[in-house]
Amino acid sequence: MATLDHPDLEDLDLVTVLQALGDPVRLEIVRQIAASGERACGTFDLGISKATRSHHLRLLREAGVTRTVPEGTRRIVSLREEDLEARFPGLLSSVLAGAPPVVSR
Amino acid sequence: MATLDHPDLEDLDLVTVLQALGDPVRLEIVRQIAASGERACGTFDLGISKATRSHHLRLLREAGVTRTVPEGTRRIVSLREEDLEARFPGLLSSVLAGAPPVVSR
DNA sequence: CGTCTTGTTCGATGGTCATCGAACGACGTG
DNA sequence: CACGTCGTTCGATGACCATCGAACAAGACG
Repeated sequence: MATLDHPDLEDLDLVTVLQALGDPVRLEIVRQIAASGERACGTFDLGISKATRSHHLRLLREAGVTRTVPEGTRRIVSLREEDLEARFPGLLSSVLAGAPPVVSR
Repeated sequence: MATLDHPDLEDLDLVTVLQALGDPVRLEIVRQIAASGERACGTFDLGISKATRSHHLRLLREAGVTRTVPEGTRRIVSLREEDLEARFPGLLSSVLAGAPPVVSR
């Protein structure tokens, strides 16, 4: 079972992280993960297509914001909270505090 | 002397702020302002043209990250530190802590 | 194996963004 | 007023981004 590529902690780049978070869809993904600890790809309530969801999840993983682990046919996504806190203390918590839940569609 | 438009504190939007900060040029602008408190437009050391500088400064102002005040022929730019702290506590300070100064060109 | 489920990638599309030179506008000064 | 300084806007350009349907890939199961 292959693992997916994730950047090392010291390779996390602030601009890349901010770019990844500076999108309403990706911010909502991060919020929904934070609310439940981890999520399978198919459990996000986003109102976008599977292809677009894959696109955004890949950007979050490549920016180092999330960790994705294959589990059978599913992919489990979690936040790299400790890595992000170590690298940019306070960033993730202040972003999550500032991101209100999206009103249900 | 006309003042420039700035969004009200309660209109500051997290995604817009993150998008504004998620660019190496704009992040460097914010860092240089933070280092000196305020700056005139012409005093930034950025390595880009005047037109591009105006473009980026307008985005930062419209996102509510900076305040721009005309002073004669010059425009003085400062960070809306208190507004940003009130609206997104800890965001600006963690971004500034995570943004190393750009190596001199 | 064949089928189903989950998720990714491809390629296309339309829109957005960062860049700049040239031209313009506002202010200050003599 | 004319000129100089500072900064903005216009329009063009090339690159990038978000979107999706269709096709594909991997794992699980019978």
